[in-house]
Amino acid sequence: MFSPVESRRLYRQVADQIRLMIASGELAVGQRLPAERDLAEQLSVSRPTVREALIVLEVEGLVNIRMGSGIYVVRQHAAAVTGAEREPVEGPFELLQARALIECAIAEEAAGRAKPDDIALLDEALTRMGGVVNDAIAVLDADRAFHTGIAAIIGNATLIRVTGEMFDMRMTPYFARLASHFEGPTTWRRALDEHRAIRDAIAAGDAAGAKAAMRAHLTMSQKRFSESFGEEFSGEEERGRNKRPSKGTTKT
Amino acid sequence: MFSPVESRRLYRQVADQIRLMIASGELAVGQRLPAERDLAEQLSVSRPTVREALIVLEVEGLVNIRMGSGIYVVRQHAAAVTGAEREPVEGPFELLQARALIECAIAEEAAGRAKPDDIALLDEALTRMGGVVNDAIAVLDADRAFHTGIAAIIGNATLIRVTGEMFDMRMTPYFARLASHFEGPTTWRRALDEHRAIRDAIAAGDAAGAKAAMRAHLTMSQKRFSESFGEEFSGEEERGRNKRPSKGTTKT
DNA sequence: CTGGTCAACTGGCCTGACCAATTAAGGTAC
DNA sequence: GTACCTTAATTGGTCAGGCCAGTTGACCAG
Repeated sequence: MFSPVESRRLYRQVADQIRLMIASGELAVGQRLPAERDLAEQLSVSRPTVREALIVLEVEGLVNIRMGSGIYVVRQHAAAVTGAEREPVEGPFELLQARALIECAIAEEAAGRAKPDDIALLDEALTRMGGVVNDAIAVLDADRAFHTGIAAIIGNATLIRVTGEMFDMRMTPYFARLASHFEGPTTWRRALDEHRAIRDAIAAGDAAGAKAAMRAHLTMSQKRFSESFGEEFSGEEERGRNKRPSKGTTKT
Repeated sequence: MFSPVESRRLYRQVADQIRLMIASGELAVGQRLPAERDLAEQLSVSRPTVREALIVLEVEGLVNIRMGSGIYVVRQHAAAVTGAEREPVEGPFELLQARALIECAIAEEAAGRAKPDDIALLDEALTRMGGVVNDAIAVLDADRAFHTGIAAIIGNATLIRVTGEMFDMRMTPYFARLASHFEGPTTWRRALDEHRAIRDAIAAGDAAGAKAAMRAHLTMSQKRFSESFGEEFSGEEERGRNKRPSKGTTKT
């Protein structure tokens, strides 16, 4: 609560600055950036630092680095404020609401297309999940496999990716710490039952039923979430700052 | 077709290798990686290369770098195969199919919630779009604003972000080159008409109509896309490799 | 047992250098 | 004059070695 201190690493500051110049249009899309050596001089930092900043921007998809040629602006929308940078992200409830909307539509569509092989894949995830409700990490993995498995029925890689990405957002430090309070064998078993209902509706080709079951599942998930520690949200301010990660605390 | 050669940049190969070790569980979540100097020695590369690879993984959110302490595995799912790395990504048709599914659901939901202010925002995007159909960049921006604007009606930041991200995927070099073949004032005007239909349905609170209009829009978009150069897909093999970008070709 | 000091790591950053890919200018053969 | 080849300048990719600053845990004084 005292001093933010923060002292961001230099290459991140450089990345931020260049990103800003791109966003403001000062560096137009398609334009070539100054050479690394020039950038280093203009910014008064060393070339390795500039390189590291540019790699950040490249991973974010903002620039395209071409050996021997130069560095080009690809697009200006930050779009994917990716990875670690996405810490100040939407809250858990917002995420669950979004998942409800999207995954319901996916479940609805999947119900009309599911083939025996697809159902077998879902079943595999379900049995696996049932066997590891006591393993916090493994059960999450099975949970994820089930949700992406439904998207896989449609056979669209983008849908699989988006579903997985939204699921993984619960892995952020902030979310993870909250989750540890209410996730346990009991709640996982309840979630598993809801999964089974979804699976059955899809297997039966019942689109409306699958949609409803998915909605019920995510609504219940949200409810479990809020009931267990709704009060924590009032005193929450320092979000994902998990200092002193208290390593040995697995399960108590 | 000859030699893959590939010659991927070294730091990417290193990043891939470490990512693999994380995905396979060889490096468990929470575990500390060897020091940069040790990694460099084990991998027979220099420390700057290792650093660049680690920065990639940090931006992707897989590891957490803590100064003076070490590098820790945060999660194992690649999740966001972000930015430039997503080049070998889903194809345009797959993307449009995913957008249809998701944005239809969003439009449907938005129709039931839209307030006058929201409609005004959409109208702003529409008029702006109408005024810049000749500016390839500006019109894209207005297009984007319309689609994210619909998501904004629901008031869920995650939905806005996901919608924007999927839209931005057309900015990848591969997609952009294809798009330049068929995007023009004429097609943009048609897209604008379809936008208006969506806007009207939402403004009228017609959920089913909004869903249908959105589906029609994205289906037409897909059709425009395939008709203009469907044949290109047969001879397409080298995807986003855009050699010789033919800089001056804007509009012809 | 508490508190402070100190030394050993570890990441952050820098200098300077060389290699490889790209690109364009210039030269040569036709 | 044109087409092709050669060549040199430019630019990113990688390396080596070094110093600084933050972190951590062991050790020691109180």
